[in-house]
Amino acid sequence: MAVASKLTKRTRTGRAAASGAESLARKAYEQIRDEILQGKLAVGDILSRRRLAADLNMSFLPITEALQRLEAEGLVESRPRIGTRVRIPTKQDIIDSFVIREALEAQAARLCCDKMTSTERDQVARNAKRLDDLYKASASESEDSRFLFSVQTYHMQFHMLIAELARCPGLLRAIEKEQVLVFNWLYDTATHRNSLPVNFHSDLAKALCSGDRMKADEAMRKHISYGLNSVVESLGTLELSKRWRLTRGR
Amino acid sequence: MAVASKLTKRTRTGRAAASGAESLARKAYEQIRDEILQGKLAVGDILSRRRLAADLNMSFLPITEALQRLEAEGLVESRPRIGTRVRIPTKQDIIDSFVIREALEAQAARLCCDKMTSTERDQVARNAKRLDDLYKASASESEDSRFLFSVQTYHMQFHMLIAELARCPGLLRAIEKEQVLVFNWLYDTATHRNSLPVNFHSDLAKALCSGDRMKADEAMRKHISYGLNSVVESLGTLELSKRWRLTRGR
DNA sequence: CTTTCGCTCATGATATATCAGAAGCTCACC
DNA sequence: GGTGAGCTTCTGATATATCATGAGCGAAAG
Repeated sequence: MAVASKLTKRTRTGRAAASGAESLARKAYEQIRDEILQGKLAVGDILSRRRLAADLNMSFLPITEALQRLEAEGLVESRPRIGTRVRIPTKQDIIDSFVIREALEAQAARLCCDKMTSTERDQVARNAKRLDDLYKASASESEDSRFLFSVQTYHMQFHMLIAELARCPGLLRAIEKEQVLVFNWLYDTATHRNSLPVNFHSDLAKALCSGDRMKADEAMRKHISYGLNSVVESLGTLELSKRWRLTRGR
Repeated sequence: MAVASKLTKRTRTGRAAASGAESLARKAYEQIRDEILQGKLAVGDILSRRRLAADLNMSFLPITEALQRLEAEGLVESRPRIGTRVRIPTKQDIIDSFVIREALEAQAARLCCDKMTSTERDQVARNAKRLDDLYKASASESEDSRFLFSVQTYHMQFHMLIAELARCPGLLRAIEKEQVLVFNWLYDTATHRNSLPVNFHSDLAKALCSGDRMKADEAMRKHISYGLNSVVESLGTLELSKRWRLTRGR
């Protein structure tokens, strides 16, 4: 038996096993998270642990763990013995999120301004240019939602690139978390955002590469604040109800 | 020990009474968290879910939930089917934590600089003065650890006051989380920190009340960075091992 | 004496079962 | 017709049971 188990053991490398065989809870977490981020689960949708368990072919204990994690991250909210749903953010929540993003990303701007190599400066400048081109295209062309989605994703990756170049793993993780939050909340409203100033990202890149960390900090703050303003406006029309309605059937 | 806990086991009906009772998981979370923060559980200590369940008179499912939450917050770390222990931070972890604190608290400094009323300015100035006095006293007087602990707690409250005056709930929560992290990691090393510059906190308070948000930002960054430097030094001598040793007996 | 292999046992992960609370529906009652 | 007490059925919370895994110890081989 011991021999058999050794034989069936996956490639001695050990680390490889981790990526292949994840825990059920982790699988559930990633699945649900992705569905929320992709909009398959809309803001306010009810998440029944039992139904999810049935759908994903597991008991609802891993589901519970996944939902707890999502709740800690702010993507869902749950009330004891009542239910769990995709979180409906308050206006204040969104403002707060932008305040935190501004703080973290301005810090990242300072750090990467200090630490970037010349190769990396080029990379940032190039990505910024491409991003500006994409936005210009999205303003003039058709309203293809898949295209807008990919632009949005690309924009997020641009911010993550800057965070990465700060060479501070913890900061990167923190920024990623806030980015995900905002991305989820604003995905639909962001698709019809008004057009951005010309060279919006290229100017930011220039400040980041200027070598003056104060300038980098301030440029990043402007960049983020601009997003906040345009979002708060579109949010005014949304008028979300916060009542817990369980819509029994389905 | 285990015997005693069995003898004190409650009757079946002894579960939490209807009103005003928290969930078991939350109770477990707070209990364990407090024990870590108070140093009853040292860095690296093993946390057995079953033993904790026996000690706290509950099944180990609430314990599991509590530990998951603590893990998400970075206070403990666990490896699948091996064990859970109080987290041993890397040097990099600590540096990252300070980078994030600097970002968040500098943001708080800006905001409270803009928003404080004159009453609140007085309050900040007063607390800063008292804090400076306490540190002066702790430098000259005996090394009573309880006294040092209370100074440390007071210092934390000072920072939380500033965060609160920023009037941004999300930012307050984020700062609180990072504060707790650092407090846990550094509690013991912080007790024998070298003395601070004179008027360390009063100068900070003056900048915060100056009405110039840039000055406030920079003053806060200096304040936090100073802590980082003194901590990295004392950490060099600590040399923590990251091996997972489970010490079967006990 | 050192090294290696295999057994044992404690661990966290998961499944199943049961409990208490709350939302919504039904229908008698005003 | 409107209303509310009570039942039904969902929810999450918790308890108990079982499983695969890996650490650590000891015996056997060098």
